[in-house]
Amino acid sequence: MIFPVSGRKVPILGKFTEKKMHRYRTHTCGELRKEHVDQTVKVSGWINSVRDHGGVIFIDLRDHYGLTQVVIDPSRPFYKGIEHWRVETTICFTGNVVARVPETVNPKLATGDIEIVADEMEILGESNVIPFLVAKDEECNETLRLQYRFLDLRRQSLHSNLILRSNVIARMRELMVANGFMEMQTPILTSSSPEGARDYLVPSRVHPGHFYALPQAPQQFKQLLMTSGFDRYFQIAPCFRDEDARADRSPGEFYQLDMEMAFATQDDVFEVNEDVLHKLFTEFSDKKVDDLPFVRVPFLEAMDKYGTDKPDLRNPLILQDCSEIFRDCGFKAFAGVVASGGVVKTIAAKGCADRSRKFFDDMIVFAQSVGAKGLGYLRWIDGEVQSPIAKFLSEDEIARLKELGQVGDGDVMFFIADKARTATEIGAAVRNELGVRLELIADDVFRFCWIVDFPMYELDDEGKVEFSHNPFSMPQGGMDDLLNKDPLDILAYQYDIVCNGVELSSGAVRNHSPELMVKAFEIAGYDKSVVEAKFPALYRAFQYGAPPHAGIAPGVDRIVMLLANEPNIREVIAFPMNQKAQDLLMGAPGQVEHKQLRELHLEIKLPKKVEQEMGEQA
RNA sequence: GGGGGUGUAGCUCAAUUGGUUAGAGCACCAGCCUGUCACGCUGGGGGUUGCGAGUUCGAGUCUCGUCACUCUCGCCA
Repeated sequence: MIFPVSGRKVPILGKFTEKKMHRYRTHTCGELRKEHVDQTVKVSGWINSVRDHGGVIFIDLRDHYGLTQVVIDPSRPFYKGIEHWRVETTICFTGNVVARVPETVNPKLATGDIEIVADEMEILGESNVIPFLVAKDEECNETLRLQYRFLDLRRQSLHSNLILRSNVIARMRELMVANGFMEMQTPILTSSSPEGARDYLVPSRVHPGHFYALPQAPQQFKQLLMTSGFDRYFQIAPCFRDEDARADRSPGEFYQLDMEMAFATQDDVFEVNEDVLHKLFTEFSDKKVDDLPFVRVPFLEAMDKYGTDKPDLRNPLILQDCSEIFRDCGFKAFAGVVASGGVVKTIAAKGCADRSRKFFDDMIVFAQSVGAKGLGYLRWIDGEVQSPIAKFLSEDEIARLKELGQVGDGDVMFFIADKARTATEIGAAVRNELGVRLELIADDVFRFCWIVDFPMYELDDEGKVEFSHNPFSMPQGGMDDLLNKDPLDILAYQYDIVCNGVELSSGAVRNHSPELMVKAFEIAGYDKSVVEAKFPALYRAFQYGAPPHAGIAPGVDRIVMLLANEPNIREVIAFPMNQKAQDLLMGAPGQVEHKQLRELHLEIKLPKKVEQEMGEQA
């Protein structure tokens, strides 16, 4: 579309240049300028707006490329030819391009120097009264938008988001090819993967009782391509996962810039991705992008300082541990937590001591809403420490806190006391909330970081050792670590790339050794037969000379979402599903004919509740 | 499955402490208007306040249930 969107560079539009007299158009609605004056032209598009002066009628005609004003004089035969000049009707005009007199030039339009005086008119497709305004990007009921997605997509905001998406993907391909990658396709109908999210299943007609699964990612295929000697693979890969929606997670399907590199180290993967991401974010946004190389933060440090493995580095606040200072203090609530093995985390926030009582009360309410028992704080005002808990603390304890937080007059320290894991989670949430409420988060920058050195294993709820990420990752110390280290201390060559607190992707150096694979699974409680049964292709392929390889798969939708400055991923997807994974336009998922079920050897057994409801309807 | 928010005209929203016939802008319909560009002016139609109960003399407003949308926890190798 023609309109610049603030905070984003104007997308580059494709060129349409048809100059011969054509059935529908000689020019687009974004194309005509002063140099076209006196030419006879034909344009087609949608009626964006109508200004009927009783005599002369002005119509703004809109297409993909822009807006052009068409003038209809009362003397024209078609002046009264149609009953309504209804917006969103598609229509074709033939006429002369004339220069507008200086007073009537419209500087807001690229075509504002000229207008077309219509000689002929043809209605191409009449529009009913539209359910919401297309010409105006105002908030609108989400259900309605999804039901009339074809109209929603005509609107400036969505339309330009999808142009941006197309341009970003085109550039991705260029950059990947320039980095020596080749694009390949992998199957959509494949086998169910044993771990990960829930699969979408497709029943087989030929093999009763057997199912295909849609790939959650082309993970195993790309590793197989590495063993097949393709050196650098990429794909704009559709991924299907049956998981519940979030603002940054569309249900059902999404796209990854999937890539894998043979004979590659972690640093090789970082180098390629830094090149691609830095160029994409620099070229498609006006925001400042971190210089290369991006910061690398070990997982444990990230958890320690930010309480999360996807920190928003725009937020300058950090968590600090101050358990020892409170261990023997007079504030029994905190001392008690430390005595029972918990921790006290603090966040030092500068310059907010003069905030209102309501600010601090609201922060406590927020902390409680994310599971905190409370939120302590100390305020330094006019050389005094003010706080409900100050009277329980000695001067020495307060001095040590002041030293830890590097705070002084006008500053505040917040405290969260809980079991380590809970305090970390709450700390992360409080850190974010403080960042927002204190307006510490710059909105004109993209801050990237790599999170590295993820643990290979973690304990599940029942205290059993399990893979903490994917089982294909290479343990950092190889067989030596697997044999000799406490599993929970083993690190993996596993990494995430994070931008402004959004996890763009996980990746890893893969475990390409059958022996290491068997041992790694053994530690997680699976014997060799499980590896053979669950990953037959990879396990077999790795017996025949597998190259060391590594990869990653940044989320395309999330990248575009960040570039488009959209808070919701639906705004960068042409036909998204709603939160309940329904396509309201196409009516998916839907019921199918009995014949289809019979062919697939399927019978439907509904949950009791659904069965009752359907009975009531019938 | 759990928690929060929202639900009033086709759309976006308003409606004081529970109190008259639920209003406005846009859209729609009719009329007027020859230089507007979100044209303007006059008039009109359009509402089971998501749905169902309850409290009350009286409910858009309070309570409970339910449905829808959304954010979120769980889930997401």
